[in-house]
Amino acid sequence: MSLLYSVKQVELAIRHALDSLLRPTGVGTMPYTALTVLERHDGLTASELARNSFVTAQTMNELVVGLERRGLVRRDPDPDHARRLLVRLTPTGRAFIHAHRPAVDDVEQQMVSRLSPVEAAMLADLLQRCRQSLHVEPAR
Amino acid sequence: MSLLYSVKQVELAIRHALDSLLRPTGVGTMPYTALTVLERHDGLTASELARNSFVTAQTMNELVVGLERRGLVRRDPDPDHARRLLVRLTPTGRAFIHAHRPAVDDVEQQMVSRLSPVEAAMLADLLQRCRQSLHVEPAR
DNA sequence: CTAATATCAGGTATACTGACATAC
DNA sequence: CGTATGTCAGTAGACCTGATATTA
Repeated sequence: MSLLYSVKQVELAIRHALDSLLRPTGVGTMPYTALTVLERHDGLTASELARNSFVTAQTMNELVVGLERRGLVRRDPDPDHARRLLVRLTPTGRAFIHAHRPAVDDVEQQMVSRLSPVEAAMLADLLQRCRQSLHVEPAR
Repeated sequence: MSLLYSVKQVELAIRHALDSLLRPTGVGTMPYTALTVLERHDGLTASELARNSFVTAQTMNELVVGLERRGLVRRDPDPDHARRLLVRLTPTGRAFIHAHRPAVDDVEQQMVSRLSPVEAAMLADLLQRCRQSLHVEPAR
C-alpha cells in the first residue's frame, strides 16, 4: 500500500473527527487550521497563509474574511507596506482555540494511542521531513 | 507542533501535487483515490467505499456516478443481493490508473527523498497504526 | 420490523481560473 | 517596468442533511 494513500487515509480520519467537533461552531477544519497557524505566527498576510497551506491567495482570502466576520481575527494594514494586511488573532479568536483545544488534543491522543512516545516523536520527525521535501516553492 | 497539523500539512502538499497532475484529466483526487482502492478491492459497493474514506454514502455515490459517466468504472447488480451495485474497474479505468501511476509514484519518491528505506517503511507502519486507532466504526 | 443500499433534492463551504487596481 | 497583494466575478467539485423506495 502506498505511502501517499496511507497519509490520505489518516488525514481523512482526522478530518472526519475534527469536522464533527467543529461543525456546531460553523468554523471548518481549514479555517480552524489557519487560526492555529496564526497562534504561532501572528501577523501573517493572507497570501503568506495561502502559501503555507498550498491554496491560492483568493481561497485563503475568503477563509480569512469569514474568520474576520466572526470576529476571530482582525486585519490591520502593514505600517511599512500599504498594500499588505496583517492578519491577527483577536481575543475572541484566541479564546475559541483554547476552548476547543482539549477536544482536538483528544483526537491526537486517540491517534497515537497505539504508539509509544518514542514512536510518536519519530512520526513527527518523519512527517516534518516529508513536508520539507514536498514543499518546493516554485510550484507556481 | 502537533501531529494532527503535521499530517494535514503533508496531505495538503500531496493533494496539491496530485491535483496539478490530475486536473487536465478532469478526475479529482478523491475519485482517483477511489479508483486505486477498486484496483485492490474490485467489486465493492459505493457504500463500502464511502466507509473506507470517511464520507457519506451519498457523497461517494456522486463520485462513483461521475466515474461511471467517464467510463472508468461499471456498476453491476450483485447476483446475491438485488439492492447492491458492485463497482468494478473497466479496462479504460485500469488503463487510466496505469497511465498516471508513474507521475504519482514520482510524487511519492519526492516525498521520501530525505528518508532512508528503513525510515520510509517505519513511516508506513506508524501511519497504518494511527489509522487503525482512529477508525472506530461507531462514528454513526 | 429493522438495517442497509441507492438515490433525489437542496444547501453550503471549499477551491479553482481569470481579471483588475494598487503599491512596492 | 515587473512582482506581489488584495478583491471581484464566475464556476465547479466535494461535502453535508433529510427524505424516499427497495430489499435482505
